[in-house]
Amino acid sequence: MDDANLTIADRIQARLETLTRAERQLAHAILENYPASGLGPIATLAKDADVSTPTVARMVQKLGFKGYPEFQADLREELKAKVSGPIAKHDTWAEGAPEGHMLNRFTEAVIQNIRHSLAQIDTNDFDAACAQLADTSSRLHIVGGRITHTLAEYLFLHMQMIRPEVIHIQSTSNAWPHYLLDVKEGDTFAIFDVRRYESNTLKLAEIAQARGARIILFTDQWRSPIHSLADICFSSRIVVPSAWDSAATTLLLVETVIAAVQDLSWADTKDRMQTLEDMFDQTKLFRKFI
Amino acid sequence: MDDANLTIADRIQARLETLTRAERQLAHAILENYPASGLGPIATLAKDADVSTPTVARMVQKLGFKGYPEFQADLREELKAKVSGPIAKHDTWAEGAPEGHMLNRFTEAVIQNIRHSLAQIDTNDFDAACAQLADTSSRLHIVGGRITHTLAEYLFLHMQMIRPEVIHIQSTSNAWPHYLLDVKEGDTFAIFDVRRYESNTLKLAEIAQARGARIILFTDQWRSPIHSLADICFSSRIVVPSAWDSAATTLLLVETVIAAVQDLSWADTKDRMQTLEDMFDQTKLFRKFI
DNA sequence: AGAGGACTGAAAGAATAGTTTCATTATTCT
DNA sequence: AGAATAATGAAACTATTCTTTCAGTCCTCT
Repeated sequence: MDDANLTIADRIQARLETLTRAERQLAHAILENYPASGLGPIATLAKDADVSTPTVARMVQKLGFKGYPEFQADLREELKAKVSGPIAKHDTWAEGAPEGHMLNRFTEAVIQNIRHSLAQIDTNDFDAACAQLADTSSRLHIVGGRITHTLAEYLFLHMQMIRPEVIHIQSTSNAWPHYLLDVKEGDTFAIFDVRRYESNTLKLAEIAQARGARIILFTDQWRSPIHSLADICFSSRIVVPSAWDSAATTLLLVETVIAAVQDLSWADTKDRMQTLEDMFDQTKLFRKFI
Repeated sequence: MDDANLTIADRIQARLETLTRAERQLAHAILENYPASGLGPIATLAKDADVSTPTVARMVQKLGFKGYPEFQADLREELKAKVSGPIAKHDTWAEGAPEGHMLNRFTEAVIQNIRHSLAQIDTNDFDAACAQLADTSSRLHIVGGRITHTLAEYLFLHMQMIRPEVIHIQSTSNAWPHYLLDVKEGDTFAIFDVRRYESNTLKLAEIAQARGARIILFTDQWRSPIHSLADICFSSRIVVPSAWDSAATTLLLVETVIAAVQDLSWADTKDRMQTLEDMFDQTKLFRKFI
């Protein structure tokens, strides 16, 4: 075999393009738990990948093996070689890249940020915030700033699918005071404000609170001045080896909130989701297939 | 099984004394190339250890397994767990919350997504993509879809600070063909397309490519059909315990790209950044301190 | 030294795994 | 739109792998 020094994973990656749908599914299943999944019986692997056993048999032949057993034998050889080599060192994330590569440094920093941020979250606060966001008896306003408006919009897009009465306010636009005209006692504001705290957003928060709104704040480890106005405050670490801050941890938090709120409101939103799906079908916005 | 959290190696070690001659031989053979040798057929292992197959069959039963296949299954599980790494291990992220709480389940899923996605990135691709994004001799167009346009915009906002000639195209708007009028040979397109791949975005990519643009694609593990048009393709795992997919891993990737491009272009962008700062000062957009 | 008991492996039998065929379904090309 | 082609999985078939039996061997103890 001429490509003897390539790992099977490499060979699969290289051919990924030329594979068919079922084969690609299979390839992903193999790489997902590499190499463990390839070392089990053919039927198990097929089931994991949700393809038939012949598909597996055919693909390993495509990869240049005489049959599945030979494929496994190669996999075991690889494993043998790997274990005797420098093991344990899993502190690099992108395995091909050197330790000092941006990919590894950045990812490491984000993981640390997640660690620290999550460790400090009060579960009761989290649950309370989700309950409040799920409460359809009051309206929900979502506010972001210059950079954070992308996060705000992400939350908005999802909350809009989950519940009615969701309003996205762009604090970056001069028109934001218009939106505050109709704020009622008990309305909820989800506000994003991180470093380079914006005067506009603070003003907006002050007015909203004065009008009786309850504020859920997403901010950074140093906390936006808005935190003194907020009912509930989530702070994420955002420092990474970059000229800018990272929104990854905050996004993680936002996505978790979305998932939790969705769980809370499932009974009410099932129909809502179905209606949305129907509309998508009618607009042919998406390709029919995964 | 009560010794469920002991590795098989541990269990063999513990019993080493009580084993018979042939079994000890076998034990050493297993531990010699652990776990690879135990994952092959029983006959191979027997031959390696220079014992008979019944000896192997008997010993695995002594170790508490119903048969050799069950022993192998356990070995594979162990391998799986090992590969997913020490950080992943039984760690709860939000310490106050129970293990089954959404905060922990979600975070765990995202960390796994990051791990798997990063492991598959080709560093050369990454570096090449960054170089291309930093190349100011051609224009940069950034395109997102229904949900991903938040990611696209995030990239846009930062690239706009780093370099000139950055254009944000909303594929969700009907006006996108207007933007393609001026595309020139060699322009770069950064396109986001994840599950529920959008027909609009695909069309846009096809036209862009036909006009000579080079495409950098950010997609999910199943890859948007655009990947066949793309020069470079980054795929992230996006599955989380939620009704929706996670953008966190993709955002991490985008932020890393931003950091790397910033590093590449620092000489050119220093002035640009200063100008931006001055403008911020003049607009009094931000509160003065940190 | 010799009997009892445990250990071991050859070989047959049972079970499981892997391969191939073929009809069905999806996709591509005209 | 329809024909041609490719992809896919059910099922039958084949091969391999695992288990068990049983007879021979090695050790231990009297």
